[in-house]
Order: sequence, then C-alpha cells, then structure tokens
Amino acid sequence: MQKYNDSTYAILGILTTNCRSGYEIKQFIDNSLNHFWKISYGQIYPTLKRLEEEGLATVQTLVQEGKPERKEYFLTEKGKDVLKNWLEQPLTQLPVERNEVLLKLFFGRHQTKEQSLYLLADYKQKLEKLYQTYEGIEEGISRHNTNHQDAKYWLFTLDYGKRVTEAAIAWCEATIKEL
Amino acid sequence: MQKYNDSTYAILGILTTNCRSGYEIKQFIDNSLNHFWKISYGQIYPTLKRLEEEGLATVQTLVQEGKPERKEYFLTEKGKDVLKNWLEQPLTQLPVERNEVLLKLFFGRHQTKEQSLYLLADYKQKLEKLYQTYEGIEEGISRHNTNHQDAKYWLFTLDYGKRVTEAAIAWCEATIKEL
DNA sequence: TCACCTTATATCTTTTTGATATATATTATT
DNA sequence: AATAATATATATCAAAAAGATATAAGGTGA
Repeated sequence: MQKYNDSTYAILGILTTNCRSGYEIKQFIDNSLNHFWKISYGQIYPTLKRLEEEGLATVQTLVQEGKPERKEYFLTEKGKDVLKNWLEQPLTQLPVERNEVLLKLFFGRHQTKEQSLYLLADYKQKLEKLYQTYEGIEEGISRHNTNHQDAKYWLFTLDYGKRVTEAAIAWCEATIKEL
Repeated sequence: MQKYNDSTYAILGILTTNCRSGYEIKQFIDNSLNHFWKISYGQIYPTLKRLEEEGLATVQTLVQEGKPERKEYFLTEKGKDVLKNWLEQPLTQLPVERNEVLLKLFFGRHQTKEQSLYLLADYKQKLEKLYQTYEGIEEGISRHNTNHQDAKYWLFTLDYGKRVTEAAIAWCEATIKEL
C-alpha cells in the first residue's frame, strides 16, 4: 500500500467531518487541530489533488457566483480504509517540539541575568494566555457540542494542552527562582 | 541588519563551544539540543556557508589523510554580536508541537476503544523511556560537567523536558481511566 | 576475508512553510 | 458617497527544512 505522511491522514480524518473544500479544511485545522498539528494551504491543496488521483477521494467542482469556484472532496471507501488502517498503527515517533525559549536559555551564559529573567517572565505570561485560550475552547465544546460524536476526543486533546502548558508555567516559576 | 532564522542562531551559539565542523555541530545538536531543537545536515552545511559569506564566521580547510577534508568554522566579532543581539530579543512565537498521538486520538471515534487504549499505553511507555533518558543525561552533566560554564543552563532545559514529559505521562494515565 | 557496521563529511530530493495572488464582500473612515 | 481597510474564499509559488542518499575510510565479527 502507498505511504502517506501524517498530514495526509489528518486531512483524511477531517474529510469524515463535514469539511469538504481546501478552505474549509484549513478553517477546521486552525480551530481544532492547531495546538498539536498545524497545516498550511501549501500542503492541503496538493494533498487533496493527490487523494483524488489515487482514488481516496472524489471531487465535485461547484461554480459559485461572486466567489471563486469551489472543489468539494468526498472520501471513497478506499480512503476510509486507508484512514482506519493508519489509526490502527502505533505511533512511529515521539512528538517534536521546537522551543525558542529553551534555545536562548541554553546559551544563557552569553546573556545577563536580567535578560534571562525577562525571557522567562515573558514566556510565562504567553503560556498563561495560551492556557486561558484552551479553557475557552474547552468551555465552548462543553457548552455547544456535548452530544457531538467527536466531542469526547476533542476534550482529551485539550486536556493534554492544558496539562503540558501548566507544567511549562511551573517550570518558568522554578527556573526564575533558581536563576 | 540581515535576518536569520533560529537554527542559524543555534549554530552561532554552538560555535561558541568548541564544535567547529558541520559534523561536530551535528553531534552536539543530537546530544544536547535534540529535545527542543533538531537540525539536519541539510540545514547545517548551507548555513555554515552563509555564515562565512556574510562575515559571521571564518573557515579553515584541513586536509586529513584517510578522511574527507574538514572545514573548521570560527566566529568573528560580527558573528558574536549577531548572536548577542538575538539573545536579547524576546521570543516571537510559542513553541510548536506536532503530536501524532493526539492526532490519532482526535479521530478516536473511528477506532475501537481497545485501539485507543493501546495507543495511549504505548505512548505512555515511550514517554517513560524518554523521561529516563533525560534523567540519564542530567546525571551525566551533574557528574562530569558541574563546573562547565554552560552546565547550569543545560540543566534548566533538561528540567523543562522532564516536567513536560511528566505532565504528558499523567495525561495518559488520566485519559486511559476516562476512556 | 568478506560482509557488515560505524564514523566523518556532504549533497540532493521531497515536504512543509510562509508569502503572495485574485476576486468579491463587508465594514469602517473621511 | 467615496475610499480605505478588513474579511472571506480560493489557490499557487518560492524558500526553508527535513529526510534520504552518497562517498570514503576504519573497525569488527564469523
């Protein structure tokens, strides 16, 4: 069987919700997947094209008045199978993080203490804001989508974001003290 | 002043330690930066070339017998300035994570409960192994490099890794229970 | 001694990102 | 009312980064 990258599977998964066009998929990603999987248009459009070429999805082109034309994609049985199959595989690699703060702190010897402290305080503040964002989304889901079939799983991923962010905030505090 | 990306600054920083060639830099990254900043050869070599072209570093080519020739890079004053200047700037973006497990769990509705449980158990196990790796590196630094000027900062970044990993492990446990 | 693995160095291809393009609709400002 | 700015909707393209492959030598085990 052909091999696809994880972003392709993410798009397959999103097509099981009612997002059909590249634009809609991008919206969905930005709203729901953003904290653990970002995808740009430059990936989405070529991927959709490939899905169609390889029979994992079908397209329908809609000519809309006043708007650019819109291509709607629908999963085929084969597409659903490929998604299911991927879901069954255990993960191949641990998550990768790129952390600019750690990178700067790593070379902290070339900074003054004040600079390092400022760096950490600023980071902490941004993390706290992020945490609040998570809480907001969580509340939104709990309020409006409680009976959505996917809601349960969405909340799990948010909980992950909250816990990890919380740990990072605690690290900031501890490191500020130790500096 | 020219703009550079963060990997360039990472390489500038590494050149302040005694790593001089592309190969050595890669080793250093894999050993010390890996958990928050991965860089491939495909970035390192072009970056070194550019550093030289723009006067941030100088090169010396050594012909070695029995081995490919080796280019050694040395930071110039300008290079040191550019690094210092970057260290002073606050962070521009929060760290980005790509988490395959969350991606799969997000589409958990298409899985059986057993599959999700297995996914989480497997993830948890990998995280625990990672945690142990951090502890190992931490011990190594504490034992051999306590008086290295950079050691303190290296330990901070490791502490971050440990705390965040710990939080992720706790999330696995909680989610397994809730499923 | 041959096959395989590791070290050391570097390049090339594919993926991904980030920026730009186009066209219309809507809202805000002078 | 005219103009400007912003948002929606769609898509492509150039540049950066990751991952795979290349080369050359040395070491190791059967």
